[in-house]
Amino acid sequence: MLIDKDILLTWGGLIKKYKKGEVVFREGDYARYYYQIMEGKVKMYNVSPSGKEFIQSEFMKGCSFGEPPLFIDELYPSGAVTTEPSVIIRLAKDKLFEILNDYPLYKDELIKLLAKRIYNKATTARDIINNDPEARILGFLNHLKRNKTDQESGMIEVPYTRQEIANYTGLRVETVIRTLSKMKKNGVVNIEQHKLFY
Amino acid sequence: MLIDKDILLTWGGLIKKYKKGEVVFREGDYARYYYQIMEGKVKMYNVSPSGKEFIQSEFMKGCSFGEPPLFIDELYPSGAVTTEPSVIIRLAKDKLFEILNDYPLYKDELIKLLAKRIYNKATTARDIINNDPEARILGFLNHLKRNKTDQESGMIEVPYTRQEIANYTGLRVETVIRTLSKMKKNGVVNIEQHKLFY
DNA sequence: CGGTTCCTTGAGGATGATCAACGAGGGTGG
DNA sequence: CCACCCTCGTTGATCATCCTCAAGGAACCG
Repeated sequence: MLIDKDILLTWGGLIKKYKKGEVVFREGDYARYYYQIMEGKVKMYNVSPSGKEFIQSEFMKGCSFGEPPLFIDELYPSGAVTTEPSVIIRLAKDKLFEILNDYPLYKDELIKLLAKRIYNKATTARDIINNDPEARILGFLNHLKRNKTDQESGMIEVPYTRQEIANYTGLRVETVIRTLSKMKKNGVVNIEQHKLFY
Repeated sequence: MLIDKDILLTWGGLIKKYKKGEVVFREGDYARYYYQIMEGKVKMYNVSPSGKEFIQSEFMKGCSFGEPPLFIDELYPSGAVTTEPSVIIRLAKDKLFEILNDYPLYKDELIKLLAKRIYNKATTARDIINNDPEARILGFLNHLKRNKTDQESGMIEVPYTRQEIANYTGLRVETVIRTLSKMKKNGVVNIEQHKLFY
């Protein structure tokens, strides 16, 4: 959780419910608001001219998203939609700046948050440039495990569809499927009844 | 320029000269220092197992670089080398935090800087996922033009070798060359005596 | 059950990577 | 001033592989 809910509400934050798959903002929109997820899940993504989707990142309960353009007066480089029924609190940009100035500790939080985002984007870019599909998928899977709160020793079930993995890695579904079964053969992942374990 | 030189020196900043091509830090190093360029140019990059280089970003005179891992206690996801003879001032991580607390205005600067980095990484990721080489190269060229201080109306000469463009876009030199000559045929770039204009 | 979403497989084609060779330019030292 | 070298640019032929298109099967849910 980045900013306290009550503070957001005091400064005029607005709570809104979203169905699954609703648009929060679109690529190219001007950035007016700060968004923080109270419940649900949001993905930021791009669609290429040829219709291929690329998922930039995904945000869960308690996370804020779409802040960078607020600070540099830019248009959103990606769109955002809910991937689950969600409750999101939204606050005007200027009010956010007031909160940051009144509670400077939040600035430290924000710096850490942005630093982590850059770090993640750098590593995923590194993994993707590698044209090798297996390396891309491994990059995605390792990223998942790193962000698991419960550091289970063994394998975890990967809660993503093949299509989603494709959209994260910039590959096609069929390539993901074929690469995964090769990886299973080599013992790096496990697949049981279509469920993927890593 | 992010932090004033005299402040950095007062807090124990150390000035060091680098030849062209010297390593500042390596991928996987633990992040101990804040770096700011007084003179010269630095690139951050990764090398894939197959030996292909990918340039994550490039930093000029007056810029700091490699900060994110400082704030989240992570190893460097990329290495940094000078691409010109350079003078770089370096400051221990803890001292940087002290400066940020003593001069909170720098925190605002830092937030903007990190926001801009995320924005750039998001747009380049978007451009690269598009497997189309022309789209990738256009993404790179547009990025260049956006960051030009002098907004010349006409074409600018692109100050990068074909190999560098390849390393920025994740393509191979030959592909860059062939794609560029196709783009010249279509009038989107110009090439004169091997010099590239956009 | 019936529908929807997801997974899987095969065949074929497109295209970027690879490998090899050569050309062009610029700088340096004799 | 020339010869050499080194970096950069260029081209062609071939290959590997991911994408594309098409079809069908499996799981899940109301």
